[in-house]
Amino acid sequence: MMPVLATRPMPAARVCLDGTPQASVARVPNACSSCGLRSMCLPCGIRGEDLAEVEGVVYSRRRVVRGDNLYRAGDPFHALYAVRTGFFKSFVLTDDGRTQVTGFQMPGDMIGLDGIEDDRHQQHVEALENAEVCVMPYAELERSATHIPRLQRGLHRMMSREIVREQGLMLLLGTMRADARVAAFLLNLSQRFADRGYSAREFNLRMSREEMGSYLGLKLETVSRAISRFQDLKLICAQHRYIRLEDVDGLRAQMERS
Amino acid sequence: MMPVLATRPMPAARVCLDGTPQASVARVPNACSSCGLRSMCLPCGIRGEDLAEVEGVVYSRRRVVRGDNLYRAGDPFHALYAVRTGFFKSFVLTDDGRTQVTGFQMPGDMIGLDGIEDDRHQQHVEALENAEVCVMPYAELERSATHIPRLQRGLHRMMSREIVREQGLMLLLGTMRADARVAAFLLNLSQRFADRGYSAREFNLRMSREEMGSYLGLKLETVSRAISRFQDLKLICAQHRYIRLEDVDGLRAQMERS
DNA sequence: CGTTGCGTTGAATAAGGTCAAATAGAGTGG
DNA sequence: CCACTCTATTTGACCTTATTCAACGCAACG
Repeated sequence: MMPVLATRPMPAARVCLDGTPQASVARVPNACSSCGLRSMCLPCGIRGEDLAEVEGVVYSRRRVVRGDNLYRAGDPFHALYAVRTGFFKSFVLTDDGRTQVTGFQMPGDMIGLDGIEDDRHQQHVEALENAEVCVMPYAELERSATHIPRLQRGLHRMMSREIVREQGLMLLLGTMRADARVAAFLLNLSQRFADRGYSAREFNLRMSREEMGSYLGLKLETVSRAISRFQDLKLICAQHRYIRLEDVDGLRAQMERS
Repeated sequence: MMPVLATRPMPAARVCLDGTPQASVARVPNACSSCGLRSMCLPCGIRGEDLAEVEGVVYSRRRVVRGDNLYRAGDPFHALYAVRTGFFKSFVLTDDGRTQVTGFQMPGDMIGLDGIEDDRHQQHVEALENAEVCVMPYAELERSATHIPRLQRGLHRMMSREIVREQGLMLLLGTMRADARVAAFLLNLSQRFADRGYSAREFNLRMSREEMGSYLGLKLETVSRAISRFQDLKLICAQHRYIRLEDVDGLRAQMERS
């Protein structure tokens, strides 16, 4: 079977922030069974022998340095990825250079579903901070899914969830005004942090105002103004990328206004 | 096994436009093998015994009268649907009544993928004209997919395609100006008609200006103005819902402007 | 032949984008 | 440790675009 990452030459080793040399791809056996993210990851609900088999499929990890791409549009599709640590953004580009961020992925999120249809990835995925993903070769996943019903179901659920998530974003992009979009974004991030055991009330954004704007269909200045307005209204306290939610109900009200 | 449509009482029979009484749900054996849409439908690439089995899964059809819902958000999810004839729109609603059309489905398109994640549908689907769908009970589909690799692959592709389609729409909603959105919409429709063997050059829209606008994140007046402008520029000829493309390259240019 | 729903068009308005300048940190090198 | 640079962010003034509100036209239908 073809190695998952053979298509893009990778440096043999990188130096991490702490100075430790790290292989970009590690064939460390993955212990899904002891992974804190399991409940929201693909192996969710899989136990015993089946889990052992899935651990065999998820046989490698990959580190991605901040600013590097996990993959680019046009790259051949071989694997799905589960975020272990770090933050990613996914985005699509037009010929004429416009960019639309389609999502921000955090630990527990799945990346790569855009590649199944055409055997090539259709979007770009870039690490917003040093990150690590579990690599799940699609061919093996597909094979295992034939005799692990929960795995098949899990895969389908993942894809369906992504479809529904995108519909929510379309609703936002199509019908909400600028302030409502930003409020919805902050509340959504807050919820996702909470789901992962982090504080729902305060967090650091991993993306720039421009990246937020691209995701929300707004210019960076508009995002900045919305945030300043929320601060004037005492709904949040924001200093650059640090955000503290002061009045969640107030934010909700902003989301639903007009 | 639970009947697919037991959850919503259906009238026993309806009178069709031609006066023939028609059961809403027909247990007519479906001949995927002789269906003209097979190449773009789920059974694509499946042959022989496997195709016979899939035909056994797709055991019923359902008619939907113009204006009726195929399903509503919150309905329990049991089946995927393949459009045989007619046009649908799918849409999501906010609590406060805003609506976002998320897609228009024509023959050969798949409907229902939004329901897998949560066992309930997340969006509404309404027939824009009298229509007929093939009903594919999901539980049986899932079971057959375990031993028909092409079926599993087909299902995954369908979902991935939907994810990518929605990303394209997000790009449109997030980055394009009004005229560009309308041009992109017309060109996309044209392409889809062509894929199905209809004229790429002239067609009748099945949706109102308001529905187009909802899909494109615009008000109906804005859509109408864009169409009038294209007509002034001799890019199209439009009379209400009849559209004839006069200058496809010109439309493409509109799509890419600014 | 009026009614009704849908589509078109015009004028005024509001929202967000554009351009430009000021400010604040983070990182760099002396 | 400090000055300097670079980049991200904020803010203001102005402009473009799409929305809103309103009127009118057209076609289908009872």
